[in-house]
Amino acid sequence: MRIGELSRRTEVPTRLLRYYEEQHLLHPERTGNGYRSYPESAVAQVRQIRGLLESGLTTEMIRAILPYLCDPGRLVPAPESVPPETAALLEEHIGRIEARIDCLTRNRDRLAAYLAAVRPHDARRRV
Amino acid sequence: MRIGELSRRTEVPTRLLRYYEEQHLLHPERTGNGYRSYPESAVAQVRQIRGLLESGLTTEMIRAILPYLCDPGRLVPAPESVPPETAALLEEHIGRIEARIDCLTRNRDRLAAYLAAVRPHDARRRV
DNA sequence: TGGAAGCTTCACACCAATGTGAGGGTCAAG
DNA sequence: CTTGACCCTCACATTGGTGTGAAGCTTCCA
Repeated sequence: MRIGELSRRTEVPTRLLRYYEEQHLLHPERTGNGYRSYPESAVAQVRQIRGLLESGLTTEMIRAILPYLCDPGRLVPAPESVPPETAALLEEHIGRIEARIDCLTRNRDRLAAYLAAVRPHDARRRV
Repeated sequence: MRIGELSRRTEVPTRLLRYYEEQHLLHPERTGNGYRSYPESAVAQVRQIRGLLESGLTTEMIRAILPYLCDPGRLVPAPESVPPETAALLEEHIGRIEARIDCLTRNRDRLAAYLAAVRPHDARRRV
């Protein structure tokens, strides 16, 4: 599929699809006329990338781990081929993500508690 | 305390402490000579800010919710003085935080699952 | 055959969060 | 009185992820 369709299906602007390619996160082929040609799997791939970016990984880190997460479920490179440093990196990042989750959860709870204190009537009044 | 000490205790460069002030996240007083003067509580405050920033909130959002997180336990703005629009806004922010928690959780699960698949031997082998 | 839609590259611009450094004031200790 | 550590403001630079637009080619369809 070409870049426009991929963009529509993933809701990611073409600009970013090209940027991800520049960052070596995507590797579309080229047709005779120079157009990018993406396989079907690119849709999932792009969603994966977006999710990771939104959870705070940099393109650099994503580049490091992406080859090992290609399609969810299937382990594309044999597990034993994953260099231990990459696994360590991954573990570290999981730790960071968990710290963030904790931080956000803590603060969400506080805000929720505050909100509940401010309007304890909502349950009954339901305006 | 002055900015240098706060910086040392929080490990946040002075540049950023000034930046946070510019963003209205911190409100140090000034001594006669123009130096910033922070209360003891600023240490916790700065840590709070860092945590939220690292979790992906913008200074703008932090500015919005920070007043309601000041010291946990005490309700800083009196509940009865909170106009309903503010409460609604707060609720929106809570929603955004939750969306972010979900995003992070999803990705953590994916990464963790992958990591587990890659090295299921760690428990036994413990190299 | 011509025009619209889609593709290409290139390049400048933006934003938030930071780094860095110049130029200068304050203050305590030697 | 000077030195060194600390503070001030101002301002330009950088980084990563994006937005946007120009200039030009390709493909498709009327």
